[in-house]
Amino acid sequence: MPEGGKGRRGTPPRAPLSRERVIRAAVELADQKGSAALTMRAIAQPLGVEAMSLYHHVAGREDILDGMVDAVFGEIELPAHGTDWKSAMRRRALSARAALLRHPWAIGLMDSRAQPGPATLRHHDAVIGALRTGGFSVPMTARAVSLIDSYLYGFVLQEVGLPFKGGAEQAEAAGVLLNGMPADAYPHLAELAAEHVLKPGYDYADEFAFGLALVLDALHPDE
Amino acid sequence: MPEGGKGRRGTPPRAPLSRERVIRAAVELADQKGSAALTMRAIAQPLGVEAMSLYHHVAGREDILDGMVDAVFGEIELPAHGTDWKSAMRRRALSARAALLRHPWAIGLMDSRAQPGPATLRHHDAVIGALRTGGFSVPMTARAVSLIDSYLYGFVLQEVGLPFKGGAEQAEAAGVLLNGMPADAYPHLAELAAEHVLKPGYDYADEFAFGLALVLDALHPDE
DNA sequence: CACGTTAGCCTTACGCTGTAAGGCCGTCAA
DNA sequence: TTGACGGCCTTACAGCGTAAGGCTAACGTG
Repeated sequence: MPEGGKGRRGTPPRAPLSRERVIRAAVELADQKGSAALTMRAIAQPLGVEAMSLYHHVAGREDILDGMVDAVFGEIELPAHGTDWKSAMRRRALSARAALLRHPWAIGLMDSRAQPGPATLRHHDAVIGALRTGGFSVPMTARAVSLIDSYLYGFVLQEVGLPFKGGAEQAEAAGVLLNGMPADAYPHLAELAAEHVLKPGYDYADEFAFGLALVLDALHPDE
Repeated sequence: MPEGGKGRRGTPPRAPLSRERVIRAAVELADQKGSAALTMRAIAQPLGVEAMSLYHHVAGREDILDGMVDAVFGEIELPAHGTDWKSAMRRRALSARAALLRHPWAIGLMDSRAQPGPATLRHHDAVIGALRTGGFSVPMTARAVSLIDSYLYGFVLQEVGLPFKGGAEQAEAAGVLLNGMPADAYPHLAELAAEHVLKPGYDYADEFAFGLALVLDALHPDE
């Protein structure tokens, strides 16, 4: 019954596994089936391999999750040298949000991953470097990074938690939610929904640019 | 062997379960042992009950997690009527951060919980109400809530993800991390660590007030 | 009193999970 | 030819969430 074990008896060699290939397979699986589907057996199957074989290339499930988060950081565009710090930060934030939305499971993994990988470290180093080059002092850089990243991660955290994707689906979901409520139990929430969020053109994603611009305009180099 | 089933044969009646008691037990368990310890069997044990008995009061594990998140929202101080919107938002943000740090598992649950509970809805309604009363238009309120909450959740997300609690432990952990690195692979990160984060008086938690003040000062009523 | 109903808890069982331990095969070095 | 080794597989185990159904004690009603 190990029909997938064709590489063993008939000797048609199979591309050997590697930590990279395992993590890439896990990322693809999570993208398609969600992070709940990330079992060792499910990760192994598309690789044509049994679950236990993964342990020859990764330390365990936690190690795979670490690698997945690092892979997402690797997709984020690093702040470019030579441009002003504000444009660089904006581009980086937009790129980061795009990566986190491409892999919606990533933000949920971030709070449980303590050891940052090389792509993550390179990413943070580049962000810090862009601010330092832009004239920020060391303490002010720490504040700026904390502020920008907090906003970025928090926004995406809320965004992926929403039970809809935007547009009509959004209006429908919010409408259903409000209909199930006591008529005026949450009047301000109801007002906001009826007069703004449920209106045709509204998309929560647009709020990101507003907050980002506000944050970046409020930050300045020097002390 | 069902020694815990003493309420059945000897008839010393036992306080009956309820959704509230189940969720409270789950919160206490998560506070003490972490969210990974949240198994149905482990939640049931301190209640003197078997795992399956929980299903008479909650719909399943997911329902318990929903209730836990709502319970945390219930601990957050609502913005007071009568004070200016900025003070109200500051107090609310500080209270929310405190609640999320008292229950570090909560932020990690937020991205997977779609259906908000009553305490959560009441909370959001009060926040929106405070801003509306403070003179914010409906669209501006939506932006302000998004911005403040994004910063709040994002900051806490990073804070609980840190592998230390602040103070000496912080310096030690960061030092270990940097020592394991190629000497100058991440020069800006190293500079920030050496000259700022590793210095005695530094505590990442202090950055929260800076960002919060900056965000609140950059927001204004009206369009 | 006796009765049927019901609430509340328990038992058993199933298909999952991550992973420890060890086996087997094909290739390569000597 | 022999031995070692890398790479994958098999088996097994404890623990998971929960479906299905059973038991007991208490209650409403005659």
